Amino acid sequence: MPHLVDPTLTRRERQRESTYVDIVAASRELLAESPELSLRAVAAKMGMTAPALYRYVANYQELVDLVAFEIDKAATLTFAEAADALDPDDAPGRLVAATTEFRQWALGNPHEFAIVFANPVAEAACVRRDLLTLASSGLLMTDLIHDVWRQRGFAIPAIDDLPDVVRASLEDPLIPAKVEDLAREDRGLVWVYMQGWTQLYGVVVLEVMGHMDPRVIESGEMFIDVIRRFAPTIGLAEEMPRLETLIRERLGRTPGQP
Amino acid sequence: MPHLVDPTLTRRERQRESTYVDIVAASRELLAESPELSLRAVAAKMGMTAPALYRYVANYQELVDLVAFEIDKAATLTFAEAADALDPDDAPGRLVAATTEFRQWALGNPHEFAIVFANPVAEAACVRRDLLTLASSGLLMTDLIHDVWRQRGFAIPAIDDLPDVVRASLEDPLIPAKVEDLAREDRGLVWVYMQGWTQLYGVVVLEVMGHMDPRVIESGEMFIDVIRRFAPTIGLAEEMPRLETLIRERLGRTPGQP
DNA sequence: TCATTCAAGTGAACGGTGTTAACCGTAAAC
DNA sequence: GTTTACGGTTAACACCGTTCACTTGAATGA
Repeated sequence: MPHLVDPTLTRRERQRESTYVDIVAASRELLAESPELSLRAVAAKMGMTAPALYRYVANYQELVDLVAFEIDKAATLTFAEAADALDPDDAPGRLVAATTEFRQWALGNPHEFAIVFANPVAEAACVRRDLLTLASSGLLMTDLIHDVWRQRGFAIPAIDDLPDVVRASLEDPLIPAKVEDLAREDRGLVWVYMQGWTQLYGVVVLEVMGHMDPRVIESGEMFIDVIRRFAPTIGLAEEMPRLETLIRERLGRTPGQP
Repeated sequence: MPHLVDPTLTRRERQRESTYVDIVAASRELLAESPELSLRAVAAKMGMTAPALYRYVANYQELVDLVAFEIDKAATLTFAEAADALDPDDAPGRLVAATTEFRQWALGNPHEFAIVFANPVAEAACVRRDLLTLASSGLLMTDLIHDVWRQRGFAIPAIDDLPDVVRASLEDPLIPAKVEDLAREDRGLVWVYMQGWTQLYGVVVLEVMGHMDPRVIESGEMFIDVIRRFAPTIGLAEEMPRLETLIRERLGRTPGQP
Protein backbone atom coordinates (compact mmCIF):
# COMPACT_ATOMS: atom_id res chain seq x y z
CA MET A 1 0.00 0.00 0.00
CA PRO A 2 2.01 2.89 -1.28
CA HIS A 3 1.50 6.57 -0.80
CA LEU A 4 0.09 6.31 2.67
CA VAL A 5 2.33 9.22 3.49
CA ASP A 6 2.98 12.43 1.71
CA PRO A 7 5.67 11.63 -0.92
CA THR A 8 6.70 15.24 -1.25
CA LEU A 9 8.36 14.97 2.13
CA THR A 10 11.86 13.66 2.44
CA ARG A 11 12.52 10.53 4.39
CA ARG A 12 13.83 12.45 7.36
CA GLU A 13 10.79 14.70 7.38
CA ARG A 14 8.42 11.77 7.25
CA GLN A 15 10.23 10.10 10.11
CA ARG A 16 10.08 13.28 12.12
CA GLU A 17 6.41 13.58 11.35
CA SER A 18 5.73 10.08 12.58
CA THR A 19 7.65 10.80 15.76
CA TYR A 20 5.31 13.71 16.41
CA VAL A 21 2.39 11.36 15.97
CA ASP A 22 4.00 8.95 18.43
CA ILE A 23 4.50 11.72 20.95
CA VAL A 24 0.84 12.63 20.85
CA ALA A 25 -0.21 8.99 21.00
CA ALA A 26 1.99 8.28 24.01
CA SER A 27 0.76 11.42 25.73
CA ARG A 28 -2.88 10.52 25.22
CA GLU A 29 -2.30 7.02 26.55
CA LEU A 30 -0.80 8.52 29.67
CA LEU A 31 -3.65 11.02 30.02
CA ALA A 32 -6.17 8.20 29.87
CA GLU A 33 -4.85 6.93 33.19
CA SER A 34 -3.31 9.78 35.09
CA PRO A 35 -4.18 13.48 35.07
CA GLU A 36 -0.52 14.41 35.09
CA LEU A 37 1.33 14.51 31.81
CA SER A 38 5.07 14.34 32.30
CA LEU A 39 7.72 14.81 29.68
CA ARG A 40 9.81 12.00 31.10
CA ALA A 41 6.91 9.58 31.13
CA VAL A 42 6.11 10.36 27.51
CA ALA A 43 9.72 9.78 26.55
CA ALA A 44 9.85 6.53 28.51
CA LYS A 45 6.63 5.28 26.89
CA MET A 46 8.25 5.89 23.50
CA GLY A 47 11.44 4.08 24.48
CA MET A 48 13.43 7.29 24.52
CA THR A 49 15.12 9.39 27.14
CA ALA A 50 13.66 12.71 28.19
CA PRO A 51 16.27 15.02 26.62
CA ALA A 52 15.52 13.49 23.22
CA LEU A 53 12.07 15.06 23.31
CA TYR A 54 13.71 18.45 23.27
CA ARG A 55 14.49 17.83 19.59
CA TYR A 56 10.73 18.08 19.02
CA VAL A 57 9.44 20.56 21.57
CA ALA A 58 11.23 23.51 23.10
CA ASN A 59 9.92 22.84 26.59
CA TYR A 60 7.21 21.16 28.60
CA GLN A 61 4.57 23.79 27.90
CA GLU A 62 5.04 23.32 24.20
CA LEU A 63 4.50 19.60 24.59
CA VAL A 64 1.26 20.32 26.41
CA ASP A 65 0.18 22.77 23.72
CA LEU A 66 0.96 20.28 20.99
CA VAL A 67 -0.99 17.52 22.69
CA ALA A 68 -3.87 19.87 23.49
CA PHE A 69 -4.04 20.95 19.87
CA GLU A 70 -4.11 17.40 18.57
CA ILE A 71 -6.63 16.26 21.18
CA ASP A 72 -8.92 19.10 20.18
CA LYS A 73 -8.55 18.12 16.55
CA ALA A 74 -9.32 14.47 17.23
CA ALA A 75 -12.22 15.20 19.56
CA THR A 76 -13.71 17.59 17.03
CA LEU A 77 -13.81 14.72 14.58
CA THR A 78 -16.07 12.74 16.89
CA PHE A 79 -18.30 15.79 17.38
CA ALA A 80 -18.57 16.14 13.63
CA GLU A 81 -19.39 12.45 13.31
CA ALA A 82 -22.19 12.85 15.81
CA ALA A 83 -23.57 15.68 13.70
CA ASP A 84 -23.17 13.73 10.47
CA ALA A 85 -25.31 10.93 11.86
CA LEU A 86 -28.26 13.25 11.19
CA ASP A 87 -29.81 14.68 8.08
CA PRO A 88 -27.89 17.57 6.52
CA ASP A 89 -31.21 19.42 6.45
CA ASP A 90 -31.58 19.07 10.20
CA ALA A 91 -29.15 21.74 11.29
CA PRO A 92 -30.63 22.08 14.78
CA GLY A 93 -30.35 18.35 15.32
CA ARG A 94 -26.78 18.38 14.11
CA LEU A 95 -25.93 21.22 16.47
CA VAL A 96 -27.32 19.57 19.58
CA ALA A 97 -25.84 16.23 18.57
CA ALA A 98 -22.36 17.71 18.35
CA THR A 99 -22.91 19.69 21.52
CA THR A 100 -24.06 16.66 23.45
CA GLU A 101 -21.18 14.63 22.12
CA PHE A 102 -18.87 17.38 23.35
CA ARG A 103 -20.33 17.14 26.81
CA GLN A 104 -20.14 13.36 26.83
CA TRP A 105 -16.57 13.39 25.64
CA ALA A 106 -15.58 15.90 28.31
CA LEU A 107 -17.08 13.78 31.08
CA GLY A 108 -15.50 10.63 29.69
CA ASN A 109 -12.06 12.12 29.20
CA PRO A 110 -11.69 14.66 31.97
CA HIS A 111 -7.91 14.82 31.78
CA GLU A 112 -7.90 15.45 28.05
CA PHE A 113 -10.65 17.99 28.52
CA ALA A 114 -8.68 19.77 31.22
CA ILE A 115 -5.59 19.98 29.06
CA VAL A 116 -7.50 21.49 26.16
CA PHE A 117 -10.06 23.73 27.79
CA ALA A 118 -8.81 24.43 31.30
CA ASN A 119 -5.40 25.46 30.04
CA PRO A 120 -4.50 29.13 30.36
CA VAL A 121 -4.43 30.56 26.83
CA ALA A 122 -3.49 27.26 25.30
CA GLU A 123 -3.66 28.73 21.82
CA ALA A 124 -0.93 31.22 22.62
CA ALA A 125 1.90 28.99 21.50
CA CYS A 126 1.01 26.15 19.14
CA VAL A 127 4.32 26.66 17.42
CA ARG A 128 3.86 23.71 15.16
CA ARG A 129 3.68 24.12 11.43
CA ASP A 130 -0.13 24.26 11.66
CA LEU A 131 0.33 27.93 12.41
CA LEU A 132 -2.14 29.58 14.71
CA THR A 133 -5.22 27.70 13.60
CA LEU A 134 -7.94 28.44 16.12
CA ALA A 135 -9.27 25.56 18.15
CA SER A 136 -10.95 23.31 15.61
CA SER A 137 -13.82 22.52 17.94
CA GLY A 138 -14.65 26.21 17.94
CA LEU A 139 -14.69 26.23 14.16
CA LEU A 140 -17.08 23.29 14.05
CA MET A 141 -19.48 24.86 16.50
CA THR A 142 -19.55 28.17 14.65
CA ASP A 143 -20.24 26.26 11.44
CA LEU A 144 -23.11 24.36 13.01
CA ILE A 145 -24.71 27.51 14.40
CA HIS A 146 -24.19 29.16 11.05
CA ASP A 147 -26.09 26.31 9.41
CA VAL A 148 -28.96 26.67 11.83
CA TRP A 149 -29.10 30.35 11.04
CA ARG A 150 -29.14 29.74 7.29
CA GLN A 151 -31.89 27.12 7.59
CA ARG A 152 -34.06 28.70 10.27
CA GLY A 153 -33.06 32.34 10.00
CA PHE A 154 -33.41 33.42 13.61
CA ALA A 155 -32.93 37.04 14.58
CA ILE A 156 -29.37 38.12 15.26
CA PRO A 157 -28.30 41.34 16.97
CA ALA A 158 -27.47 44.15 14.56
CA ILE A 159 -23.75 44.71 14.79
CA ASP A 160 -24.28 48.43 15.35
CA ASP A 161 -26.48 47.74 18.37
CA LEU A 162 -23.65 45.89 20.08
CA PRO A 163 -21.26 47.63 22.47
CA ASP A 164 -18.30 49.32 20.81
CA VAL A 165 -15.73 46.84 22.01
CA VAL A 166 -17.79 43.89 20.90
CA ARG A 167 -18.31 45.43 17.48
CA ALA A 168 -14.58 46.03 17.15
CA SER A 169 -13.75 42.46 18.10
CA LEU A 170 -16.25 41.20 15.53
CA GLU A 171 -15.08 43.51 12.76
CA ASP A 172 -11.48 42.49 12.94
CA PRO A 173 -11.25 39.36 15.08
CA LEU A 174 -7.95 38.48 16.69
CA ILE A 175 -8.00 34.88 15.59
CA PRO A 176 -8.45 34.71 11.82
CA ALA A 177 -11.33 32.25 11.94
CA LYS A 178 -14.14 31.72 9.50
CA VAL A 179 -15.60 34.97 10.71
CA GLU A 180 -14.31 36.54 7.54
CA ASP A 181 -16.82 34.52 5.55
CA LEU A 182 -19.60 36.53 7.13
CA ALA A 183 -20.75 39.84 5.75
CA ARG A 184 -20.26 42.70 8.16
CA GLU A 185 -23.96 42.99 8.91
CA ASP A 186 -24.11 39.28 9.79
CA ARG A 187 -21.27 39.35 12.25
CA GLY A 188 -23.75 39.58 15.10
CA LEU A 189 -24.10 35.84 14.61
CA VAL A 190 -20.64 35.38 16.04
CA TRP A 191 -21.71 37.16 19.18
CA VAL A 192 -24.62 34.75 19.49
CA TYR A 193 -22.17 31.91 19.07
CA MET A 194 -20.01 33.28 21.87
CA GLN A 195 -23.02 33.57 24.12
CA GLY A 196 -23.90 29.95 23.49
CA TRP A 197 -20.36 28.75 23.89
CA THR A 198 -20.07 30.59 27.20
CA GLN A 199 -23.13 28.88 28.63
CA LEU A 200 -22.19 25.48 27.30
CA TYR A 201 -18.68 25.84 28.66
CA GLY A 202 -20.04 26.78 32.07
CA VAL A 203 -22.09 23.62 32.57
CA VAL A 204 -19.51 21.30 31.16
CA VAL A 205 -16.64 22.66 33.25
CA LEU A 206 -18.79 22.52 36.37
CA GLU A 207 -19.76 18.94 35.58
CA VAL A 208 -16.27 17.77 34.70
CA MET A 209 -14.76 19.41 37.77
CA GLY A 210 -17.41 17.76 39.93
CA HIS A 211 -18.71 21.04 41.32
CA MET A 212 -22.29 19.85 41.19
CA ASP A 213 -24.51 17.23 42.77
CA PRO A 214 -23.31 13.91 41.31
CA ARG A 215 -26.88 12.85 40.66
CA VAL A 216 -27.51 15.96 38.58
CA ILE A 217 -24.27 15.40 36.66
CA GLU A 218 -25.09 11.76 36.05
CA SER A 219 -28.53 12.63 34.73
CA GLY A 220 -27.38 15.54 32.59
CA GLU A 221 -30.41 17.59 33.61
CA MET A 222 -28.45 20.81 34.06
CA PHE A 223 -26.87 20.33 30.66
CA ILE A 224 -30.26 19.88 29.07
CA ASP A 225 -31.57 22.83 31.02
CA VAL A 226 -28.84 25.07 29.65
CA ILE A 227 -29.59 24.02 26.10
CA ARG A 228 -33.29 24.48 26.66
CA ARG A 229 -32.81 28.00 27.96
CA PHE A 230 -30.54 28.90 25.05
CA ALA A 231 -32.68 27.36 22.32
CA PRO A 232 -35.02 30.38 21.89
CA THR A 233 -32.02 32.61 21.19
CA ILE A 234 -31.36 30.67 18.00
CA GLY A 235 -35.00 30.19 17.12
CA LEU A 236 -35.34 26.62 18.32
CA ALA A 237 -38.03 27.07 20.97
CA GLU A 238 -40.64 25.05 19.12
CA GLU A 239 -38.23 22.36 18.07
CA MET A 240 -36.92 21.92 21.57
CA PRO A 241 -39.07 18.90 22.55
CA ARG A 242 -37.79 16.94 19.57
CA LEU A 243 -34.23 18.08 20.25
CA GLU A 244 -34.51 17.12 23.90
CA THR A 245 -35.35 13.50 23.11
CA LEU A 246 -32.45 13.60 20.69
CA ILE A 247 -30.16 14.75 23.47
CA ARG A 248 -31.44 12.18 25.94
CA GLU A 249 -30.75 9.44 23.44
CA ARG A 250 -27.14 10.54 23.22
CA LEU A 251 -26.75 10.94 26.97
CA GLY A 252 -27.27 7.23 27.43
CA ARG A 253 -24.44 6.21 25.15
CA THR A 254 -20.75 6.15 25.78
CA PRO A 255 -19.14 8.89 23.76
CA GLY A 256 -17.42 8.14 20.47
CA GLN A 257 -19.93 5.51 19.36
CA PRO A 258 -22.14 6.92 16.61
CA MET B 1 -4.73 44.41 74.06
CA PRO B 2 -5.75 41.19 75.70
CA HIS B 3 -8.08 38.49 74.48
CA LEU B 4 -7.22 38.85 70.87
CA VAL B 5 -7.07 35.08 70.78
CA ASP B 6 -9.37 32.47 72.17
CA PRO B 7 -8.30 32.00 75.82
CA THR B 8 -9.97 28.61 76.07
CA LEU B 9 -7.14 27.24 73.97
CA THR B 10 -3.93 26.16 75.54
CA ARG B 11 -0.72 27.89 74.58
CA ARG B 12 0.34 25.04 72.35
CA GLU B 13 -3.00 25.04 70.58
CA ARG B 14 -2.84 28.78 70.01
CA GLN B 15 0.64 28.45 68.58
CA ARG B 16 -0.50 25.69 66.30
CA GLU B 17 -3.43 27.78 65.21
CA SER B 18 -1.19 30.69 64.35
CA THR B 19 1.06 28.40 62.34
CA TYR B 20 -1.94 27.42 60.24
CA VAL B 21 -2.59 31.08 59.62
CA ASP B 22 1.05 31.53 58.61
CA ILE B 23 0.84 28.60 56.22
CA VAL B 24 -2.13 30.12 54.46
CA ALA B 25 -0.51 33.55 54.38
CA ALA B 26 2.72 32.23 52.93
CA SER B 27 0.80 30.20 50.36
CA ARG B 28 -1.24 33.18 49.24
CA GLU B 29 1.88 35.30 48.90
CA LEU B 30 3.36 32.65 46.65
CA LEU B 31 0.15 32.37 44.63
CA ALA B 32 0.21 36.10 44.01
CA GLU B 33 3.35 35.65 41.94
CA SER B 34 3.46 32.14 40.58
CA PRO B 35 0.63 29.82 39.59
CA GLU B 36 2.41 26.87 41.17
CA LEU B 37 2.05 26.30 44.86
CA SER B 38 4.79 24.10 46.23
CA LEU B 39 5.03 22.64 49.67
CA ARG B 40 8.74 23.31 49.86
CA ALA B 41 8.36 26.93 48.84
CA VAL B 42 5.70 27.48 51.49
CA ALA B 43 7.95 25.96 54.12
CA ALA B 44 10.92 28.04 52.99
CA LYS B 45 8.86 31.23 53.08
CA MET B 46 7.96 30.43 56.68
CA GLY B 47 11.56 29.74 57.60
CA MET B 48 10.92 26.04 58.01
CA THR B 49 11.95 22.93 56.21
CA ALA B 50 9.48 20.99 54.11
CA PRO B 51 9.05 17.96 56.37
CA ALA B 52 7.91 20.23 59.19
CA LEU B 53 4.77 21.03 57.21
CA TYR B 54 3.75 17.43 57.52
CA ARG B 55 2.93 18.15 61.17
CA TYR B 56 0.08 20.29 59.83
CA VAL B 57 -1.09 18.68 56.63
CA ALA B 58 -1.03 15.03 55.70
CA ASN B 59 0.13 15.68 52.14
CA TYR B 60 0.32 18.22 49.38
CA GLN B 61 -3.30 17.89 48.34
CA GLU B 62 -4.41 18.67 51.86
CA LEU B 63 -2.32 21.82 51.83
CA VAL B 64 -4.02 22.86 48.61
CA ASP B 65 -7.45 22.11 50.06
CA LEU B 66 -6.69 24.08 53.19
CA VAL B 67 -5.48 27.08 51.22
CA ALA B 68 -8.40 26.85 48.81
CA PHE B 69 -10.85 26.80 51.69
CA GLU B 70 -9.31 29.83 53.36
CA ILE B 71 -9.05 31.75 50.10
CA ASP B 72 -12.71 31.10 49.42
CA LYS B 73 -13.57 32.30 52.91
CA ALA B 74 -11.51 35.47 52.57
CA ALA B 75 -12.74 36.23 49.07
CA THR B 76 -16.33 35.76 50.16
CA LEU B 77 -15.77 38.48 52.74
CA THR B 78 -14.91 40.96 50.01
CA PHE B 79 -17.97 39.88 48.02
CA ALA B 80 -20.11 40.45 51.08
CA GLU B 81 -18.52 43.86 51.61
CA ALA B 82 -19.37 44.84 48.07
CA ALA B 83 -22.98 43.88 48.75
CA ASP B 84 -23.04 45.70 52.08
CA ALA B 85 -22.02 48.92 50.36
CA LEU B 86 -25.62 49.06 49.17
CA ASP B 87 -28.95 49.45 50.87
CA PRO B 88 -30.25 46.34 52.60
CA ASP B 89 -33.51 46.98 50.78
CA ASP B 90 -31.77 46.82 47.42
CA ALA B 91 -31.37 43.07 47.17
CA PRO B 92 -30.90 43.11 43.39
CA GLY B 93 -28.16 45.71 43.69
CA ARG B 94 -26.48 43.69 46.41
CA LEU B 95 -26.58 40.57 44.28
CA VAL B 96 -25.00 42.14 41.21
CA ALA B 97 -22.48 43.99 43.37
CA ALA B 98 -21.28 40.74 44.94
CA THR B 99 -21.38 39.01 41.58
CA THR B 100 -19.33 41.70 39.90
CA GLU B 101 -16.87 41.72 42.76
CA PHE B 102 -16.53 37.97 42.30
CA ARG B 103 -15.69 38.45 38.65
CA GLN B 104 -13.23 41.23 39.39
CA TRP B 105 -11.54 39.23 42.09
CA ALA B 106 -11.22 36.22 39.80
CA LEU B 107 -9.57 38.28 37.07
CA GLY B 108 -7.27 39.98 39.54
CA ASN B 109 -6.24 36.81 41.32
CA PRO B 110 -6.28 34.13 38.65
CA HIS B 111 -4.08 31.71 40.55
CA GLU B 112 -6.17 31.90 43.68
CA PHE B 113 -9.28 31.54 41.57
CA ALA B 114 -7.86 28.48 39.85
CA ILE B 115 -7.01 26.82 43.14
CA VAL B 116 -10.50 27.33 44.51
CA PHE B 117 -12.76 26.88 41.52
CA ALA B 118 -10.77 24.96 38.94
CA ASN B 119 -9.81 22.32 41.47
CA PRO B 120 -11.37 18.88 41.01
CA VAL B 121 -13.84 18.43 43.87
CA ALA B 122 -11.87 20.66 46.21
CA GLU B 123 -14.47 20.34 48.90
CA ALA B 124 -13.92 16.61 49.15
CA ALA B 125 -11.28 16.79 51.84
CA CYS B 126 -11.16 19.96 53.92
CA VAL B 127 -10.06 17.91 56.88
CA ARG B 128 -9.64 20.91 59.10
CA ARG B 129 -11.73 21.39 62.20
CA ASP B 130 -14.22 23.44 60.17
CA LEU B 131 -15.75 20.16 59.14
CA LEU B 132 -17.32 19.94 55.73
CA THR B 133 -18.67 23.47 55.50
CA LEU B 134 -19.72 24.05 51.93
CA ALA B 135 -17.89 26.71 49.95
CA SER B 136 -18.75 29.93 51.71
CA SER B 137 -18.99 31.88 48.46
CA GLY B 138 -21.79 29.54 47.44
CA LEU B 139 -23.61 30.23 50.69
CA LEU B 140 -23.38 33.97 50.17
CA MET B 141 -24.71 33.79 46.64
CA THR B 142 -27.67 31.64 47.63
CA ASP B 143 -28.43 34.09 50.41
CA LEU B 144 -28.36 37.04 48.04
CA ILE B 145 -30.65 35.35 45.54
CA HIS B 146 -32.91 34.35 48.40
CA ASP B 147 -33.13 38.01 49.41
CA VAL B 148 -34.05 39.07 45.91
CA TRP B 149 -36.76 36.47 45.87
CA ARG B 150 -38.18 37.62 49.21
CA GLN B 151 -38.16 41.27 48.12
CA ARG B 152 -39.27 40.92 44.53
CA GLY B 153 -41.01 37.57 44.56
CA PHE B 154 -40.20 36.30 41.10
CA ALA B 155 -41.68 33.05 39.83
CA ILE B 156 -39.76 29.92 40.73
CA PRO B 157 -40.28 26.48 39.19
CA ALA B 158 -42.60 24.25 41.17
CA ILE B 159 -40.48 21.48 42.61
CA ASP B 160 -42.84 18.86 41.22
CA ASP B 161 -42.39 20.21 37.70
CA LEU B 162 -38.68 19.58 37.85
CA PRO B 163 -37.10 16.37 36.59
CA ASP B 164 -37.03 13.53 39.12
CA VAL B 165 -33.31 13.65 39.73
CA VAL B 166 -33.34 17.38 40.25
CA ARG B 167 -36.21 17.12 42.68
CA ALA B 168 -34.37 14.42 44.61
CA SER B 169 -31.21 16.49 44.81
CA LEU B 170 -33.21 19.44 46.10
CA GLU B 171 -35.21 17.43 48.63
CA ASP B 172 -32.18 15.97 50.31
CA PRO B 173 -29.13 17.84 49.14
CA LEU B 174 -25.75 16.20 49.44
CA ILE B 175 -24.07 19.19 51.01
CA PRO B 176 -25.99 20.28 54.09
CA ALA B 177 -26.27 23.91 53.10
CA LYS B 178 -28.88 26.47 53.98
CA VAL B 179 -31.22 24.66 51.67
CA GLU B 180 -32.86 23.20 54.73
CA ASP B 181 -34.13 26.66 55.65
CA LEU B 182 -36.40 26.56 52.63
CA ALA B 183 -39.83 24.96 52.69
CA ARG B 184 -40.13 22.05 50.32
CA GLU B 185 -42.31 23.99 47.89
CA ASP B 186 -39.71 26.76 47.72
CA ARG B 187 -36.79 24.52 46.91
CA GLY B 188 -37.16 25.37 43.23
CA LEU B 189 -35.31 28.54 44.16
CA VAL B 190 -32.16 26.51 44.63
CA TRP B 191 -32.46 25.25 41.09
CA VAL B 192 -32.68 28.83 39.88
CA TYR B 193 -29.57 29.59 41.89
CA MET B 194 -27.74 26.71 40.24
CA GLN B 195 -28.76 27.96 36.82
CA GLY B 196 -27.40 31.37 37.59
CA TRP B 197 -24.22 30.04 39.11
CA THR B 198 -23.63 27.87 36.07
CA GLN B 199 -23.83 30.81 33.70
CA LEU B 200 -21.77 33.10 35.89
CA TYR B 201 -19.14 30.41 36.30
CA GLY B 202 -18.99 29.92 32.54
CA VAL B 203 -18.11 33.52 31.70
CA VAL B 204 -15.70 33.97 34.54
CA VAL B 205 -13.74 30.80 33.84
CA LEU B 206 -13.56 31.67 30.15
CA GLU B 207 -12.35 35.16 31.01
CA VAL B 208 -9.82 34.06 33.62
CA MET B 209 -8.44 31.34 31.38
CA GLY B 210 -8.09 33.86 28.57
CA HIS B 211 -10.28 31.89 26.18
CA MET B 212 -11.88 35.02 24.82
CA ASP B 213 -10.93 38.12 22.88
CA PRO B 214 -8.81 40.18 25.28
CA ARG B 215 -10.71 43.31 24.35
CA VAL B 216 -14.00 41.70 25.32
CA ILE B 217 -12.51 40.47 28.59
CA GLU B 218 -11.07 43.87 29.37
CA SER B 219 -14.42 45.54 28.75
CA GLY B 220 -16.47 42.97 30.63
CA GLU B 221 -19.18 43.08 27.97
CA MET B 222 -19.71 39.34 27.94
CA PHE B 223 -20.00 39.32 31.70
CA ILE B 224 -22.64 42.04 31.56
CA ASP B 225 -24.37 40.23 28.74
CA VAL B 226 -24.66 37.07 30.81
CA ILE B 227 -26.15 38.96 33.73
CA ARG B 228 -28.52 40.79 31.42
CA ARG B 229 -29.78 37.55 29.91
CA PHE B 230 -30.23 35.99 33.32
CA ALA B 231 -31.93 38.97 34.95
CA PRO B 232 -35.45 38.17 33.71
CA THR B 233 -35.25 34.73 35.32
CA ILE B 234 -35.16 36.38 38.73
CA GLY B 235 -37.57 39.15 37.87
CA LEU B 236 -35.02 41.88 37.30
CA ALA B 237 -35.77 42.71 33.67
CA GLU B 238 -37.04 46.22 34.40
CA GLU B 239 -34.35 46.98 36.92
CA MET B 240 -31.59 45.89 34.58
CA PRO B 241 -30.66 49.35 33.25
CA ARG B 242 -30.02 50.61 36.78
CA LEU B 243 -28.15 47.42 37.66
CA GLU B 244 -26.04 47.70 34.53
CA THR B 245 -24.70 51.12 35.46
CA LEU B 246 -24.06 49.70 38.90
CA ILE B 247 -22.01 46.91 37.36
CA ARG B 248 -20.08 49.22 35.08
CA GLU B 249 -19.12 51.36 38.04
CA ARG B 250 -17.62 48.35 39.73
CA LEU B 251 -15.86 47.15 36.61
CA GLY B 252 -13.69 50.23 36.62
CA ARG B 253 -12.33 49.67 40.10
CA THR B 254 -9.68 47.33 41.28
CA PRO B 255 -11.31 44.58 43.33
CA GLY B 256 -11.26 44.67 47.09
CA GLN B 257 -11.79 48.45 47.39
CA PRO B 258 -15.34 49.20 48.48
C1' DT C 1 10.44 19.80 91.54
C1' DC C 2 11.81 16.34 88.77
C1' DA C 3 10.91 12.84 85.31
C1' DT C 4 8.35 11.76 81.47
C1' DT C 5 6.03 12.49 77.37
C1' DC C 6 5.25 14.24 73.13
C1' DA C 7 4.65 17.92 69.72
C1' DA C 8 7.45 20.34 66.48
C1' DG C 9 11.25 20.90 64.23
C1' DT C 10 15.80 19.13 61.76
C1' DG C 11 18.89 16.78 58.13
C1' DA C 12 19.53 13.07 55.07
C1' DA C 13 17.75 10.42 51.66
C1' DC C 14 14.66 8.36 47.74
C1' DG C 15 12.40 8.72 43.57
C1' DG C 16 10.28 11.82 40.67
C1' DT C 17 10.15 16.18 37.70
C1' DG C 18 11.90 19.81 33.83
C1' DT C 19 16.09 21.31 31.74
C1' DT C 20 20.95 21.92 30.14
C1' DA C 21 25.43 20.41 28.58
C1' DA C 22 28.70 17.61 26.23
C1' DC C 23 29.07 13.90 23.35
C1' DC C 24 28.39 10.45 19.52
C1' DG C 25 26.86 7.67 15.54
C1' DT C 26 24.59 7.65 11.38
C1' DA C 27 21.89 9.11 7.66
C1' DA C 28 21.26 12.87 4.53
C1' DA C 29 23.42 16.61 1.55
C1' DC C 30 26.94 18.60 -1.28
C1' DG D 1 33.33 10.62 -0.33
C1' DT D 2 33.38 14.25 2.95
C1' DT D 3 30.94 16.96 5.54
C1' DT D 4 27.10 18.39 7.91
C1' DA D 5 23.60 18.14 11.04
C1' DC D 6 19.87 15.43 12.95
C1' DG D 7 18.36 12.52 16.54
C1' DG D 8 19.68 10.19 19.99
C1' DT D 9 22.67 9.22 24.39
C1' DT D 10 24.60 9.92 29.44
C1' DA D 11 25.58 12.94 33.29
C1' DA D 12 24.33 16.50 35.99
C1' DC D 13 21.60 20.39 38.28
C1' DA D 14 17.83 22.20 40.74
C1' DC D 15 13.48 21.49 42.22
C1' DC D 16 9.48 18.71 43.73
C1' DG D 17 6.61 15.50 47.33
C1' DT D 18 7.48 12.25 50.85
C1' DT D 19 9.61 9.29 54.52
C1' DC D 20 12.62 8.22 58.30
C1' DA D 21 15.55 8.73 62.15
C1' DC D 22 16.80 12.01 65.16
C1' DT D 23 16.93 16.13 68.40
C1' DT D 24 14.98 19.66 71.33
C1' DG D 25 12.22 22.03 74.28
C1' DA D 26 8.02 22.83 76.39
C1' DA D 27 3.85 21.00 78.57
C1' DT D 28 2.33 17.35 81.69
C1' DG D 29 1.88 14.24 85.72
C1' DA D 30 3.85 12.22 90.09
